[in-house]
Amino acid sequence: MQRLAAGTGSRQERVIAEMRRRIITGEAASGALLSEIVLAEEFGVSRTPVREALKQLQTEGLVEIRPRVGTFVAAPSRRDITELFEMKELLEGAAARLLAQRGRVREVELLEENVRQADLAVAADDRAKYAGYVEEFHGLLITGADNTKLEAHYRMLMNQLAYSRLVVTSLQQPGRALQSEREHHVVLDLIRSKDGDSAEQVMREHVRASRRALLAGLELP
Amino acid sequence: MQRLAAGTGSRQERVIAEMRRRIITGEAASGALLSEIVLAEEFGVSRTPVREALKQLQTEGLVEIRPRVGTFVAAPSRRDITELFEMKELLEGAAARLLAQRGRVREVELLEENVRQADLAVAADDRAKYAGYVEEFHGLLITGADNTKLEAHYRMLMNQLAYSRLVVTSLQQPGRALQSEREHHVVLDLIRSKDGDSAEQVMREHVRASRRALLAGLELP
DNA sequence: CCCTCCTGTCTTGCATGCAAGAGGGATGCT
DNA sequence: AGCATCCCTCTTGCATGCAAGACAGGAGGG
Repeated sequence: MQRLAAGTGSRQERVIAEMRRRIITGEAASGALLSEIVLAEEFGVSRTPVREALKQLQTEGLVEIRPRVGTFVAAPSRRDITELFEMKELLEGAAARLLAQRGRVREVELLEENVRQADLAVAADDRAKYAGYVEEFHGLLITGADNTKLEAHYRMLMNQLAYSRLVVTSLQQPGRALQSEREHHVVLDLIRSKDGDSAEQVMREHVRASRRALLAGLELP
Repeated sequence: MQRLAAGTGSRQERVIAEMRRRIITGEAASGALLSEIVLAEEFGVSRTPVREALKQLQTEGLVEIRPRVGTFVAAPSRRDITELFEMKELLEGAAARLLAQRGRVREVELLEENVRQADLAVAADDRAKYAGYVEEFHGLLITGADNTKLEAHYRMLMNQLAYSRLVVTSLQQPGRALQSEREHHVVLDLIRSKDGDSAEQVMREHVRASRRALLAGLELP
């Protein structure tokens, strides 16, 4: 069998990456059946690497394998979502604290540049662009905590939330973008002044606020 | 092929559970090679379920699979250990806060019983017994946070630390048991008085103290 | 003596075939 | 009509065979 396109690593890694992407973006609908054999044919590989890929996605919480029945895209319950936001608050708060403790590192400079650009996007009322900066802001915070375990587990949890898709929704709330950006400024200022305690506290409040904005935007539609 | 002993679930689940146990207890030495074929023969199954089990243990951070080379028991680096303790501090602190917010639930009663019994063990200078109560205390705290994601990720991280084995070591430090138990009392009191902020703060200090006691006990031997 | 290359053997990666459980739909009975 | 039951098909779970990369050790040349 020919080696197609040669996405970087092994066959199963390609399958993992692509399926993860599909689930996170919502291209694979929540609750949908993922048949090993269908995916195998689609990727041009045998069932084995597909199987192992799905198994890994299960431990990442993205799919649910019901033995002898089928593998399905995970459908987070209301409770799951609450828990995930609790974890988000917790981990991002801790990241803010850790970054503040590290002092003036590269990520702080990148955050400064981020809020500068984000300010412009808000002023121009360009929500799509601002959503991108929001994601970058949170990502930089996590990376800046300089703790690989924290980062790995954070990304795993946010994948379960399909968070990237949600950001846009929460910014639909009138005035949320402006408020959000103000909160980013406060957090960054506290980090720069090395006040880890306050940075953590404010970051937590920021996450709670963004969660409220999101849920408000999700209620009716 | 006969069905041996019939550990509850599928073959691979049995392999996962047993290998996880071996790694955590140290029965499988850090860095040791885990050959699929050897394990397969040992468990009386084919390579397939063994393979899938090892793959899952990899995503749990317990083994490292080097492609085309072999699968090895993970050997945490010094940095890994630092990161794991950071996560421990973070997650247990958050658990204390969440439990305090929940008010008077079953886990609080169990914690009260735990410190009562643990006090006796300390008074009798029975360190092995006290170590058991320490594990239970931390476990109850996590369970009491009532957040399944937090619990799952916490257990994953503590498995990487092989924490159960470490508790005993940290209690070797003279006076550590007494001090530790005092700290447990303070945390529990703060939880009972629903002071989440302080409970989190004190719990974090407790984790840091236990980490120091542990590292002090590990330096020389 | 030392360095290089080659080969044999170990490892995992993948393909494939078969078995067994779960579920749905058709069928026959009441 | 309504309901229980049987069977057929779909799914995954597991076993096995082959291929290919990695690494050690020995042979040969400098």
